[in-house]
Amino acid sequence: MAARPDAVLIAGPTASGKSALAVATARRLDGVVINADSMQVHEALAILTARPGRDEQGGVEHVLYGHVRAGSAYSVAQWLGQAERALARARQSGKVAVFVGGTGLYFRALEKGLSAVPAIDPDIRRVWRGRARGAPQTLHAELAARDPAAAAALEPTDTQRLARALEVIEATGRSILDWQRECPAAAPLAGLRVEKWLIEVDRQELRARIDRRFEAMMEKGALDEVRALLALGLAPELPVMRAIGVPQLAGHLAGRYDLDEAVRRAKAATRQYAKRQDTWFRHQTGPGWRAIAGDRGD
RNA sequence: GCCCAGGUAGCUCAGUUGGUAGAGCAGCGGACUGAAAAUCCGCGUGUCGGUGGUUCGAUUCCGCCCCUGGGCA
Repeated sequence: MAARPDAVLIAGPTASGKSALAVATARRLDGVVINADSMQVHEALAILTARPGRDEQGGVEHVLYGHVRAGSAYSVAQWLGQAERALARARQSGKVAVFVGGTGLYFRALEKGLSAVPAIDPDIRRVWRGRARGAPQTLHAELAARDPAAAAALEPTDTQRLARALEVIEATGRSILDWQRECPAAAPLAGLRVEKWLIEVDRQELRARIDRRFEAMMEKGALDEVRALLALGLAPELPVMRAIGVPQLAGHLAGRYDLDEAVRRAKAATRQYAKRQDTWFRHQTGPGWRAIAGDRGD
C-alpha cells in the first residue's frame, strides 16, 4: 500500500476482528470508520450486534452506527445514500473513509451501485409484504401473471425476492429485471483510490470466537436488551426482530426452552450466518480484494 | 445380583415380516440489486455396541458379553 488511499474496505465474517482492524487502520491513516453492517445500524441492538462502544472506538470517529430507530424501515438504498454522504464528508476533511462490515450486499452496492428503481409507495409495499407472510404459496403465480420473466428467474419459495419483484412491477410498471439490466447507477467509489481487504479466519477458530463472543454478549446483558426490544411490541418480521440472538432469546423468554438451549441456537445461527458471509465474500467480491489473516478478537 | 427398556449419522430418533438404512436438527457446498444477521437452492457424512450361531445372505432372528437408564433387591 504505497500511496494513502481515499477509502479502505474491510469485509469479513462476524467475529473476525474487523472492528478492531478498522480502528487501527483509521488511526494509522487518519480516517473515519463507516459502518457497512446492516444490523449494527439499529439503535436497539448495541449488545447483540457487537456495536463498538466508546472504549473500542479508540478516539476515531464512527458513523452509521446505531442511528436507526427501532421499528423504522431501513434498506440498502438508504444505507448507500448515507454512506455516500459520509464518504464525501470524509474526503472534504481529508480523511480516509474506512468502511467496515459484514453485509455483502452493502459492499456490492458500494462497489457497483444499485439500479435506479424509484422508491416504492409504502402502501404497495405493505400489500406484498403482507401477502408474503400470509399466503406465500400464491406469490409466484401472481408474479408469473404480471412479470413472467422475473417469475422464471426466481424460486417459487423465495418469498422475499418475489415480494420485491411484485412491488416493483406494480409500482413502476416495469420488470425488476429491466431496471436491473439498465442501470448500474454511478458506483460511489468510481475513480477513487480504494484498498479492499477481506479478513479470513479458519472455520474452527471462528467457531470458537463466535461461542466466546456470544457468551460475552450474555454477560453484558443481551437478555435484557431482547426484553426491552420485545416490550416495544414490534412486528416480528421486521429486520431488528430477526437479528441473530433476538428470536432465540425471545423463544426462551416466552418459555419455549431453557436458556442453555437459547444460547446453543443463537450460536448455531451465528455460525450459519458466518458461513453465508464466507460464501458471499469468497465468490462475490471481485478482483482487487486482498485476503488478510484475521488475528485478533472482535 | 435379578427384572425391564434401550444401544442405528455429530445430536434426538425412525426403520428393515432377513437382501448392509432415513428423518429432524447440526454440518458441508452454492446463490444473492432496495427488510440481506434476510431469503432461497443443493448434499447423508454410518463397523446399525461387541462376539459367536442359524442362514445363500444378519443391522434385523438366537446365545453370550459390554455399556446406558429405570425398577427390585
